[in-house]
Amino acid sequence: VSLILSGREEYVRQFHPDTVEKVRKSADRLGYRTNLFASGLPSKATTFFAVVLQEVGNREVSTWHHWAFEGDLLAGIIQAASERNVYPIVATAHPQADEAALRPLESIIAGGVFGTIVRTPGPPLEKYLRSQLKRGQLVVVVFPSRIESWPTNAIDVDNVAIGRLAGRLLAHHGRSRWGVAWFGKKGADPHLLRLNGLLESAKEAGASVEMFQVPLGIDDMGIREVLAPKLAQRDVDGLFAVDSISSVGTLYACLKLGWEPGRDYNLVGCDCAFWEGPSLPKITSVDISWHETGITALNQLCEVMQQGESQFETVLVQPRVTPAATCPVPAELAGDSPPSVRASAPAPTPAGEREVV
Amino acid sequence: VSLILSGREEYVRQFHPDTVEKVRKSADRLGYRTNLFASGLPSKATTFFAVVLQEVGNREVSTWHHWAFEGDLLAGIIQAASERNVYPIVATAHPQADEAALRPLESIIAGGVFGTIVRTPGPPLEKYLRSQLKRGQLVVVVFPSRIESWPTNAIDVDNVAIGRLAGRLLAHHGRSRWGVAWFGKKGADPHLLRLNGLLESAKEAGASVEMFQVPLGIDDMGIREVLAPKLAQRDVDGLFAVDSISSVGTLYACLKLGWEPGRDYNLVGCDCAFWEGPSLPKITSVDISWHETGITALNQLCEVMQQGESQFETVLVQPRVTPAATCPVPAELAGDSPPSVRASAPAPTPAGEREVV
DNA sequence: GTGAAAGCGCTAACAG
DNA sequence: CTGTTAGCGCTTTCAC
Repeated sequence: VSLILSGREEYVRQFHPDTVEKVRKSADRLGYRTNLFASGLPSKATTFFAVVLQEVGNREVSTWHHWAFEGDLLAGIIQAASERNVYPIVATAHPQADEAALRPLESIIAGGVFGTIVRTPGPPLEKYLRSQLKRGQLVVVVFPSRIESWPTNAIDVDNVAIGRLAGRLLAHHGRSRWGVAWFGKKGADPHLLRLNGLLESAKEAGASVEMFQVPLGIDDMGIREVLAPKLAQRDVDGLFAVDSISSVGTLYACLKLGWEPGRDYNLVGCDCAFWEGPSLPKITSVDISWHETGITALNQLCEVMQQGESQFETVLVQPRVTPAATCPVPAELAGDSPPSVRASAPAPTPAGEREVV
Repeated sequence: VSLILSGREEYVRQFHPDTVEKVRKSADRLGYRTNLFASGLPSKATTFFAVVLQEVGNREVSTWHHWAFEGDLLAGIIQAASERNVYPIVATAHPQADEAALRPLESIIAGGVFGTIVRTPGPPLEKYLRSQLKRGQLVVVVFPSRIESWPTNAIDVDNVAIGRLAGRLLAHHGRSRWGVAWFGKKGADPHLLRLNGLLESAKEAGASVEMFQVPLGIDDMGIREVLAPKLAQRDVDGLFAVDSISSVGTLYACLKLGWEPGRDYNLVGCDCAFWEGPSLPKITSVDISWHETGITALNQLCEVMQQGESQFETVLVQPRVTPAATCPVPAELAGDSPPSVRASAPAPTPAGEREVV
């Protein structure tokens, strides 16, 4: 019965068709389903993996936005997982969770799953993950807080490519005097990488780049107030912003000055593809695709597992551009590129994938 | 070893303290963790349950909003689950998924979990769930599309209470001529229930209720255009809206007329606690707490499981009011909604999209 | 073609 | 106090 219901041709072939028929009939007459937990035991586990998402306080506005992204990541993971017949056990961890609070997590990470996908672990969890890695446990870190410390086993966005792409968009519109709202040297690492990307394509395009200092921790309206007077005095025609808040703030500043997008300037922002204000132009945005990141993480996890490894070279996911009013996007730079243009492409799927039962 | 590591006092007591010590020491020296999948086998499964979330197309704005809610529900489930030491296996199902597409889902629902939480199943999935229920499988339906058909085993929001609460808020401000943007008889069922709740408290407060017809499927700006002229002709001082779009649309209409909230009118909306427009007043909103719904669903699941039952009477979760500018909320009405309502406005987070990775 | 049996890692009951 | 053992539901190998 086991062999027949496994569905694998090599086995089923060995039985008399009548027997096969009979077994299958009664199986679904009885509503039989194989117990996934038991089935993983004999052969080593390959069915369940763990996903650790980031937990944030409840009942705040930020919670709400938070899940919009986190959920998109999870959706990507789930989608890819369903294609491979593996199932996620989902948990959350607070970034500041201490060792004690991590105990339940450890139960599941080391409790029989074939691997774990973790989104931006805090330091204690990161430490635990490394110890597991050393034990040969399979771990994939998504968006580690310090990418330098994860040369292997991580998935991150290609921040340099974000800035580079933004620059190319501005260049395409003939903009040559670029400006960036900048949080100063204390700006987070990814911001710096994005800026570097922009500088790269500025050089390529022969454009100048001017940085407009704005205070850290300010909101979009605040940025407007700080930025508008600075912009008014300078002669810039292309604008870039390294994150969603400064993207919106920069747009507000331009609106305040009465500048018209497309005519007076072009603006490319980051991570604000879904932002919209009533009767305001939408912002052309270069974004991380959390969904695609999820897919990549899961695929990486499964492939490494199938090869019996527990390490893989860190993968950078390419950004996507969402065209909008502030900077029209030519077809050749449009967001369809990602799958083909990857920094370090994951190995093409090996032939003997995995029999889908 | 098994007995000692189980940690149960009744067992551990029986061993010599030295032995206990020795066993524990070597266990964590070896980094031993019990295999959760194997441990569930002997005694019947009580560790893993399934969660089926609603799947929507990728890469749309709606996806983004979608996960904000879906994720909040999941977060509630996970939070409650971690307190009970049970773990969710998360899957998604498209509302229109047909029988074939449901096959993988069935593997997990009937594959050894102790129960399943499903959010708004489509008809084919609903049919399958009923068959499982009949088999004694534990199923909890969250937000069923037709609550009448789930007298047992469902968790839903108390829509009547939403309208009632909104009415009391208007009454508290001495408003007596109420108006509602109404999508007509074709308005979805929950809308009708909310309206009934409002009518209930209108009777209580001796207020009149006028319905302003707006076309179905219109957006917030559209509602403004339709509603403003109607409002201009009528003498209403209290406004209610049954969903987020009409809440925002109603606010826009009032703004267009130059009405000032608190002086000329009060507005209570629904499901728009997190909405904000630049320099616009925020809307006092009566909301479903998805997070709390998640907690309730999980608790219900576990309690029914522990009692060895597979049925329970459908639970209605009480709404929460989020106070804002359009209708200040008195303490006694804030406390009205169970269990512990935060009568404080949600933090004015700097439109914080997400923390920088 | 088909039946039997040895585990997978664990729990829980049962002898001592 | 400690050791042994019979399963849990399944996979997979090995006889016949």
